[in-house]
Amino acid sequence: MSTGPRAQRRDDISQRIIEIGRVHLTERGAAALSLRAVARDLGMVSSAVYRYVADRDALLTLLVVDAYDEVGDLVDMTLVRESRRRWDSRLLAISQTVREWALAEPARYALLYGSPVPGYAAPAEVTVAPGTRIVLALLALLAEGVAVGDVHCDGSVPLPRGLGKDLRRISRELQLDLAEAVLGRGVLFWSTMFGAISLEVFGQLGGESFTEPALLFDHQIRLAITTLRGD
Amino acid sequence: MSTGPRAQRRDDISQRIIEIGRVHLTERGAAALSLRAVARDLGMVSSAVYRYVADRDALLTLLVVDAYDEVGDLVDMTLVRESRRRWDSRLLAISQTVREWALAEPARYALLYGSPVPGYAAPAEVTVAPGTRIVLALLALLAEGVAVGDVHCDGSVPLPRGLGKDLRRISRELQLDLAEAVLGRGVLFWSTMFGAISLEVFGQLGGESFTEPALLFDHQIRLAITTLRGD
DNA sequence: TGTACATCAGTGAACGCGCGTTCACTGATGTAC
DNA sequence: TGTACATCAGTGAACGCGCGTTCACTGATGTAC
Repeated sequence: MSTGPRAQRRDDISQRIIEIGRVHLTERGAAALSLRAVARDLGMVSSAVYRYVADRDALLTLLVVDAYDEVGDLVDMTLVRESRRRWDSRLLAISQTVREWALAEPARYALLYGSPVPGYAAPAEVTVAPGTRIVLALLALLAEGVAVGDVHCDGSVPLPRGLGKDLRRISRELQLDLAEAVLGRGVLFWSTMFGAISLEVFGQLGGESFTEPALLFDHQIRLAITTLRGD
Repeated sequence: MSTGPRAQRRDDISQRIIEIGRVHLTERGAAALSLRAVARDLGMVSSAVYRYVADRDALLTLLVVDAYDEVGDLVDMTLVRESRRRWDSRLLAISQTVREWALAEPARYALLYGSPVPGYAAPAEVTVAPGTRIVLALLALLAEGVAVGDVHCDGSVPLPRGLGKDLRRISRELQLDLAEAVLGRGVLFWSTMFGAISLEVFGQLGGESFTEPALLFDHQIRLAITTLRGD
């Protein structure tokens, strides 16, 4: 970690590469992301980028992590801002945060939660930690709901044995200490939240049907939170 | 609609183009779909394909419709097969059908419900009808649930005025005659179903966490159906 | 039934484009003594 | 403080690739009389 002027400049340019990559992602999508185009915008010859980035896939990985961290940070900021409110209000608030980010950055949302980029697989070592921030935040709020007695353990729908085992293991691995049924409903909430966002961002809602899509989203989240409580 | 040997051959080749397109979609994804590659597999020179298809976007549109119709047909077959069962069992059954198709054909699922293909917009005239078959099937089952008294009108979560208006209009346009609150829960179910499928197909579930993802999916759908009933 | 003409499918060459990646190189910046 | 050497950023040419689309053309198949 030297920090001389050379290292400084190196960091600057690495940063600019990510920023340019962001723009290209937004304008053309992940499949069209190209090192040559980035080099052009950088004002360098195409081969020069290889001093900063091993290859095209490495750039994609940088952008994946960058995007995960951007939403992750926004969610954390929302949690801080709303820290005095109850768990369910905060759950609605972070859902709105994710949705708003997704609508503002559809291509980057697509990179994270849409179709995988053909021929590219995000390396788990680098990608899992930033990629799980949101679920973990969500499950932490759920645990809080349990703690204050809003969320109940048993549900009307029984868990099949194999699923209960998985849920118990996951709860243990994440050190969450959530009852299986509750964690199951947490996953359901997660599906609903990203389903609602994806349908809207990816255009399945059909342009003019809903004049105020934010209202629809909030309503869905409220209903989902009701289900989350159990009974 | 002549049907001489020339027209026959023409139809055959058009069909083969779609089949080859399907394979390419599966192997490389929509962004990499190319007329030249299709021509190669067809055993023709690249310019020859233009006798059958106006341009690359037209081929994509054919494949979008083809995929929508394939799932749509599978869903219809499921509905016929399960026609003696209650609405909620049939709803679970068609959800499973969609999920299974999505897992078997991830790239085609992605074309329909994943990130939009950059630079391509599916023409509504051709695409809306096949694209709405599944939602319509789902809402028809929901209407049946209302008819038999399983689904109740008012929910615990009040509808904001603007949303209620939209839902009434949509209900009218689709000649569904569903109460706003019920239609709202129908949209929620839709979000959940596609959210659960997308998280699984697009790899967000994280490889080894769930040993039997089908159990997780069924559980989520069952919970979602409970919510759908309303109280 | 036979011939003349029109239609149509497929060819092959060409245009101009962008891509990822490698490699030997220059010249500036840093470092060690 | 000054010099010799090592490191490093960026160059430019090149490799080989694939793409969409146009256009004038040939030769086979169909149609009208």
